[in-house]
Amino acid sequence: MARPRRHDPERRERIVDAALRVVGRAGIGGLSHRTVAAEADVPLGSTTYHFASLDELLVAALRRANDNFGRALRESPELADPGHDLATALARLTGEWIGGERTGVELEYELYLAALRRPALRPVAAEWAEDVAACLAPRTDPATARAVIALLDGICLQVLLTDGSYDEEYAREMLGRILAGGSPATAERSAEGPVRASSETPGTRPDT
Amino acid sequence: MARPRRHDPERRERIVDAALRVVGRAGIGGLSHRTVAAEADVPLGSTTYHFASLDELLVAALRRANDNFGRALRESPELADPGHDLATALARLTGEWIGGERTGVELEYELYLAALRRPALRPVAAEWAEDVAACLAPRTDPATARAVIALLDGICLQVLLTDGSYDEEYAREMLGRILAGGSPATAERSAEGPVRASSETPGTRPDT
Amino acid sequence: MARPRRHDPERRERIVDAALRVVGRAGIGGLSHRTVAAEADVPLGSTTYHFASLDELLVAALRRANDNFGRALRESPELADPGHDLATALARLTGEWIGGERTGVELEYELYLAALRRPALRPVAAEWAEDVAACLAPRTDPATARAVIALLDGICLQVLLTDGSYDEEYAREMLGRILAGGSPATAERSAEGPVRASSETPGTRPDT
Amino acid sequence: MARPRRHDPERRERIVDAALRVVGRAGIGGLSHRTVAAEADVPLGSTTYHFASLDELLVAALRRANDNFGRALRESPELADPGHDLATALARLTGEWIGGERTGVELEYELYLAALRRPALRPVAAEWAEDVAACLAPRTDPATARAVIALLDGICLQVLLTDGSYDEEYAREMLGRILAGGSPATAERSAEGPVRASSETPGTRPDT
DNA sequence: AATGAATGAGCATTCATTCAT
DNA sequence: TATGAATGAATGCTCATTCAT
Repeated sequence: MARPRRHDPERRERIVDAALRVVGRAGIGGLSHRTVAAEADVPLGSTTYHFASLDELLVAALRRANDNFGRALRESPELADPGHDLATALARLTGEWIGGERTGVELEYELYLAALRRPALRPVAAEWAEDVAACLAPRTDPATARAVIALLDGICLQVLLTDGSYDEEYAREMLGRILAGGSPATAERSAEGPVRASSETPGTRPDT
Repeated sequence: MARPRRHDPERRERIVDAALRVVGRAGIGGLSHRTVAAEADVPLGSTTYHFASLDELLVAALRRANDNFGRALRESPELADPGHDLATALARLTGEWIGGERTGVELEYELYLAALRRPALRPVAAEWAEDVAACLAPRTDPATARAVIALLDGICLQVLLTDGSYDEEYAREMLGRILAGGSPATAERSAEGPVRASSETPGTRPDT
Repeated sequence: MARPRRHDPERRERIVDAALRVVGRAGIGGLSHRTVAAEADVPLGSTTYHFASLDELLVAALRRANDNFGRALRESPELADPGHDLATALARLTGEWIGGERTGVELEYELYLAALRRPALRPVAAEWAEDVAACLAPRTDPATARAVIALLDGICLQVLLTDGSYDEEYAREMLGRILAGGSPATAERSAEGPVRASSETPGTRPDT
Repeated sequence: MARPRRHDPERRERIVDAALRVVGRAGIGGLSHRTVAAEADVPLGSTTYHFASLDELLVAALRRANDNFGRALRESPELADPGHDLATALARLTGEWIGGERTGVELEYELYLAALRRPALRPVAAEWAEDVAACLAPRTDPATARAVIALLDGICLQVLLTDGSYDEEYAREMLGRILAGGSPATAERSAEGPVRASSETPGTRPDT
């Protein structure tokens, strides 16, 4: 009578959604079984039933949040098109993403960075990095792809951590330097021409 | 008689030290007036007296933690010596730092990344970035310096967040690509030669 | 397919076994439908189905645990043999039992002592006392047998409750004093001789 | 206005009293910060402030409960008077104590027995045993004193655990057997005369 | 200036139990 | 007959903060 009880098959998903909203609004520190239960309008016990620990809930949330930037990349036509300059496309996409509402960006980074202290999140963070790298795979070598991600992370964090603003042209230039040193995985002939002709260590090992 | 009360001028410092130990051990989430009071072996009231809020304490802690990597950079002879390759030196210094005990590295990054959600920490984070950039100033242009920092942050985070290992050669290569595109502030002629000399400082400082 | 469902006639027994392991590991306080279900690797609902209340499960567990010391007594050849000194045999058997792994001993005593607050367990506890008394019946009178049990309980508890160690010689001496005062049910003539033969069975069974 | 706040110096004692009432009424299982706070009519936080953990509260409660039987022994004139038979006096005192309201007796034993699983309580339990032994010290040797306590514990537990009734004469007889074997610490000449003339191991070592 | 005592809110988690199947 | 899902109550405990010295 009071609540639409029992048999709510999407309950789990709604809890994850609520968790994302809570983290977006109040940070990971604001995430608790109680806050998420209130946000999702489900009984407290329901959150602990579906996610035995907060870490488990965070893993699910991070996995869901991951998709956002990744999807943007995957769905970008210019990123896949060898006719477009990769650095330019990446710089623009990142600008669009980071220029959106700050909460969303903060949310994703906060979840991602939480892996620093929560080993449970690390596999998911690694997954994310691999996914993004996979988007870049058709256009450059793996090591360069990883460096591109690292640089983008670093640039975005500088913006977010120092209250700075995103400078698309600066990002384009620096991405270009990284990419120019890589070996194009497929024929990538654009205005730039073959620069730094792959002579020295094109694709180094990013990790063991 | 029981405690060496009153007039303990270094108490503030001891509290900050204790806070760093607490964060190093238990993360920012583990930092509370109580835990830090216990760690510093001072009365609970003393911590709230010297630091009205936890943010205030975090600012002091971040400021103290900042020094570590910065000092390593400042004191490195090869970094200042134009005769040494900058990318190599940076890659090696970073490797030494990150190869030390994980807690120390985690501690510094955790405090630094906390600025994402705590505006009070952002000026300190910005300060840190500027300090490191200043170390690089004699050897490259400001935009490149910032990109170097961004890349290093990104690389380190990839290691820390995905349980990966640091690959010095990979770091050297990618730092080299960024640096090669910059305009050497002083004569810096090494084996690389002037690559993509065109756009020296296309888009500079993205913040403040 | 997932689980070997339905028709598992030994399930009840397996749940009792699991309950004993749980109590041994975490104490009665650690016993819950959940913990025992996890330990027995059966569905949660299965435990509530077979044992409507935890008390019911405890009764079954206590009944099973009872057997251990009792069996040791029953199977001891020297206990039954009038040629062996009873006090010596009992002291040795007790030493062997208490000298085993502490968890097992704790487990039995914990279940036994739980009867203090759980009337449901009291008949089982009484049964146990009678069983042990029955082992002693051929060699002494009932009141003495009960006193022997009481003394043994008291001695064991002193060891367990005060982190002391079991002193077999002390136990033998005190058991000897109790037994010497009893009337030998069968001819049991040893060095002691008939001491204080006056009151054979002054005050007998204090219960049921 | 709502509550007579602040500055309640006997607060700690009142909480211990309340804890004893709670354990007496509902058993140790019924003891929680909440129940004791309600019983003592103090804020919940007050209980955790004064007793950081439940174990700490239990230690305080056991220490307080200890006094009861011990005091009865200490204050008994006949126990101290060599003219009275020790076994008779002990049996009578125990009868009085156990014949009182069952809750009180259960309470003390429950706290005492809790030491089985709570190491924190063991030193207090040991203390209690020593205190009682000290009461007996003037009239018998230490080992015998310990055995007397063990026997009394065992007898009482048999009564409590099996829903039996206390048989004073039976207790007197068995205590007498133990005591008769001991060496009177002081001249103790009563009706019994020197029985089992102290030939064999009068005072053995009860523990290390 | 400094601090011990105190407190209500909140935390993650476990639980016995109920219910629909 | 058995069981997974669900839930409200309760648990021990930590906390920032307040207040009276």
